[in-house]
Amino acid sequence: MRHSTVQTLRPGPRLIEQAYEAILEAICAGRLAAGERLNQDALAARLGISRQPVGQALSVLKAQAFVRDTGRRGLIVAPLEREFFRAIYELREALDSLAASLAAQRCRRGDAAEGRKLLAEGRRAARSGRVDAQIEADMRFHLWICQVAGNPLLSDTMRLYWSHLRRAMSEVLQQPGRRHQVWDEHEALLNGIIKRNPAAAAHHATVHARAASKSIVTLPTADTPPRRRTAHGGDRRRTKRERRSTVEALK
Amino acid sequence: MRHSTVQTLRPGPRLIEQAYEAILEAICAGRLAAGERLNQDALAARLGISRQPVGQALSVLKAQAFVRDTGRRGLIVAPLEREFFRAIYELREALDSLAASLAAQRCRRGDAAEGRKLLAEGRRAARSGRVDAQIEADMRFHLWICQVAGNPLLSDTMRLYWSHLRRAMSEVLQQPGRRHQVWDEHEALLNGIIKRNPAAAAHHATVHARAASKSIVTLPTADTPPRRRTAHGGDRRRTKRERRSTVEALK
DNA sequence: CGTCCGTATTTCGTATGCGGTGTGCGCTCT
DNA sequence: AGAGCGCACACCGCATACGAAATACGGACG
Repeated sequence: MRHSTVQTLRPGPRLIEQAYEAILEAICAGRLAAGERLNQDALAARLGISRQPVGQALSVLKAQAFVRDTGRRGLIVAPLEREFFRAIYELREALDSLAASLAAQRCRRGDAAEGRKLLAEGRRAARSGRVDAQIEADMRFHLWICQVAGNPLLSDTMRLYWSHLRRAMSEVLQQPGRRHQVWDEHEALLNGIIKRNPAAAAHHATVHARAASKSIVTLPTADTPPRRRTAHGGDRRRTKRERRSTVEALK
Repeated sequence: MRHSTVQTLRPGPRLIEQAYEAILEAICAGRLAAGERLNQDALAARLGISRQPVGQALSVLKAQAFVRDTGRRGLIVAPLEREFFRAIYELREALDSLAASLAAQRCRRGDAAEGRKLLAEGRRAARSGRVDAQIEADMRFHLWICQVAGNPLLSDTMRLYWSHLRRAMSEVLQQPGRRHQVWDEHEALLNGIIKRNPAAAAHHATVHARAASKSIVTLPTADTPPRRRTAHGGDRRRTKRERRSTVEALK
């Protein structure tokens, strides 16, 4: 039997992974609001599965700081804290710069075409004005750089960071001027990569990251209200109605 | 009742976290060998708990690339792959440089004292010749920099990377020359931080990371043998005896 | 009427049970 | 005797069950 006759099929997506993706997506898209309580039973019911895989997915999300522990009361969606995003941007500046530099060194012919395509798509998204399309394009452009950079760990790390950033960005009513400026910066960066000029690429990446940082970190909305987690029950319990709506956030 | 009369006590360490720590420690220390199969039942039995918390801990470890999925056959300890460590060092160079730069900007008086203490301890460890003490000191020195840098995300990220590095390092029979050179480099880096010279600190960090990279990535032992994962059962099943020893690795 | 306490409810963490899937071994047929 | 097949075991993912802990509510007492 020839080897290539049939391709080996991967063991199906487990419930844990599906639950992970579903919950993460809901958090990033803002359908699960920051600070909102996550009820395992409710989530499980909504997903049509038992608590077990949900709990495992939440364990992972906790380790990745998307959800946070609140004593024994379970988990909440991690609040949007300015300090945290500042930290992300600090790292992003270094990592994007690294990614750009590496990508410039390792860029192949086919990569350049893909990059130009992503740039064009980004321009289109910017013109469309649809915020989520812009974020999507932005993210794909940057992850493409990581991919070209050829460092899987870098890709994974940045993917996580972008998931965090999405949460804050969806609140950004992109300033109309900045909107297109982003893609001008991207273009400069892309050119540096395609021309295989690591220093230039890294420089543009740094500039871009710093500019992006400003437009988010200075936002007044970037901090969720303190949400007292007092010793003796500050939060009032959610009603049935509210819990229902929580759960519907999973699309 | 005054607030400060008694401090609020944190909910005890859950079994999940204990299991996570125990397994991670065993992997990093090499007591669980690369490529070794992880049997949930055996691990649970060894830890004196049920499979449930073990499974959750493994989920997290999988997300952090310490263990790896092998189809439906369960999990194995992630192999030591040269490519992976190259990737880590590529990131580490950027992140250590960032950390050094930030630390130089934010270093306080008390921090300097702590840094010097860690340096002294490192020198002592180098003289002692004990490999694990050296790794420990090395790690603590670098994590101290991250802490001074004041970016929690950076600290967390580096802590993870160091856990990975420990695995490879314990195989490094530190070249006697390099042993003390490491701490010369650390000293230069520390001086840059204490003198609040970000550029110098970053430079020394980069140099140091690059040197450290060489001493690991060039190691012949840095790659575990391919370990065929063929379609039709390459690995033979473990015997009772072997499983027993696996489990004993948890100290 | 406010406050304190006891009790009910919620919800998580952990344990156990069940079914499916893959693996290995032994038997049989050629 | 070698190869193929089937059966039994091992192991994991998921579901369910159980106990503990903490909150919230309602009643009693000051």
